Amino acid sequence: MEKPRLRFAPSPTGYLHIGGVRTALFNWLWARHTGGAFVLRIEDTDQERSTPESKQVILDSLRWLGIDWDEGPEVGGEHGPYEQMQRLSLYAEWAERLIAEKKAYRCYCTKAELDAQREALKKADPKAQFKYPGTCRNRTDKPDLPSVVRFMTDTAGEVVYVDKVFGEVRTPNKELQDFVLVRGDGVPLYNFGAVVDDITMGIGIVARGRDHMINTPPQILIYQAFGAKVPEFAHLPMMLNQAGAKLSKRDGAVGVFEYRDLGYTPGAVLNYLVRFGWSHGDQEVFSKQQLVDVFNWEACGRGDGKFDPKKFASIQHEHLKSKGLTPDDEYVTRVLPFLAARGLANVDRAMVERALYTIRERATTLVDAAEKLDYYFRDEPVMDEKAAAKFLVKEHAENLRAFRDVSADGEWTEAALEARAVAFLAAKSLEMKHIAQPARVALTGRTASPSLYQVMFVLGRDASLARLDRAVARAEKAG
RNA sequence: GGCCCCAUCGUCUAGCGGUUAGGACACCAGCCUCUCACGUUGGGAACACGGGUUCAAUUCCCGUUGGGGUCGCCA
Repeated sequence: MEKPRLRFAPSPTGYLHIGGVRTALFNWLWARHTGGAFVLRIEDTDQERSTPESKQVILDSLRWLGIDWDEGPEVGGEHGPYEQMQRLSLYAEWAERLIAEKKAYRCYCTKAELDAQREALKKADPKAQFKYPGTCRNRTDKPDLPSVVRFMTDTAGEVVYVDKVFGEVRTPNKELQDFVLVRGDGVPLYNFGAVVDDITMGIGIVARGRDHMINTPPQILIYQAFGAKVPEFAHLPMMLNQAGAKLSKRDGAVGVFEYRDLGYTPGAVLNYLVRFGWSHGDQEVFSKQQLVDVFNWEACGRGDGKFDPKKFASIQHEHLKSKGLTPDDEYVTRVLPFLAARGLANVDRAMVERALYTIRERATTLVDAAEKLDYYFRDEPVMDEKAAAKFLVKEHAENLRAFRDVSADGEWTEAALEARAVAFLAAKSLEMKHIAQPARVALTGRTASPSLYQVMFVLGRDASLARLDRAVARAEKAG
């Protein structure tokens, strides 16, 4: 079987939306699964909205996610250029071919005229559908006026294709019209540019959001007009917000980098997004490599899905919990910037790595992780005064001092610390709960933390004893 | 409104004619426990409705309802 070539073709009109990531991901997964190629193409023909900054954000977002492209901007390839505004002459040439073969024609109707016709029809019959009436279809003159190129759509027949996700889709040609291929200024419209590029770039499978389904029939007509092989199409169900509408900025974070800044990791983002419209039995958690291994179109569903931040967070939690999904080294690298954001720059990498196992099961995001790592990296923990007022008080001072002394008296390992504490408690007929919270507040400045022995071990003897000493002093002074 | 698509717990989903309709998130209760988590046990929670087809429909067909998409010289 021929290795399939797939593509992701975003328009650089803003940040990379997570819906776009899902589309990119499915294409990328299939390319990697099959050993095919993944092409990135920038569709910048909307000159009003496209910006170089957006293009850069999209490239950076994909790189952050680990979705790499075999051909495209900044990596090149034999089918380039990969930005549509650099391919204008190609579109002009291909459009002329269609005109010469009477499969397309120049239309001199102005936008104003068309708008007026649309308005008039709407007034006469609000329910009617405006379609270009074919005014310029048979014009033979060539006035020196601005013109667009329109496709000459045969009103007979129907377009049929078998979607890899939705199955057979049929559209009668009479539902279509003489749509515009190329603007007056020579810049192609989406349907034309995409098809010409997909043909010349050898794209064999086009996977995109279901909102593009409406474009497929006219695109197939263009393929046929060129005598080109029609690719396979796979439309993906929509990702909606919790209200069931299209996901937008109003629904909270939708840009990839917003999630990066929220402390999400690429693997978790991809894991959450892949479950929109795709499943693998009961499995919820996947590594990127597993996804590449098991992804297929057959397991794609058709129903739209609603974005669930809670589930997303839980997937992120799973990824941070598992060393297999987020190895220590990667975890440290990723959490460092978040520690820096808390004023903890230049912390010891090895120390972070040592502390990791104490928070693995507790941290949901990297922001969360940095927060939970905080007290390991300060001379004195940031004290929760409410907690201090409750636990660092006279009534606990004696036990706290005793706990400090017994801890100090021997080997500084988790097991040894625990053994001495247990023996001490037994001798005093005390229970751990009598000293745990004061000690916790002393060591961490807060009422919730990993096991005291773990904290003390990671902190080390000197820092731990210093904190306990200070707490004892404070407790004795307090009421 | 025309055209297109969709329809299993609140959410993501498994199911591909015969199941006590499964899992995950979220929620509730218990256990574990030095706190927080983790883990674990259990619980509530779904086949939109109506017709067919069939010995048998969540599953196949049709309709209804509901939802979504799209109707540009945007992509």
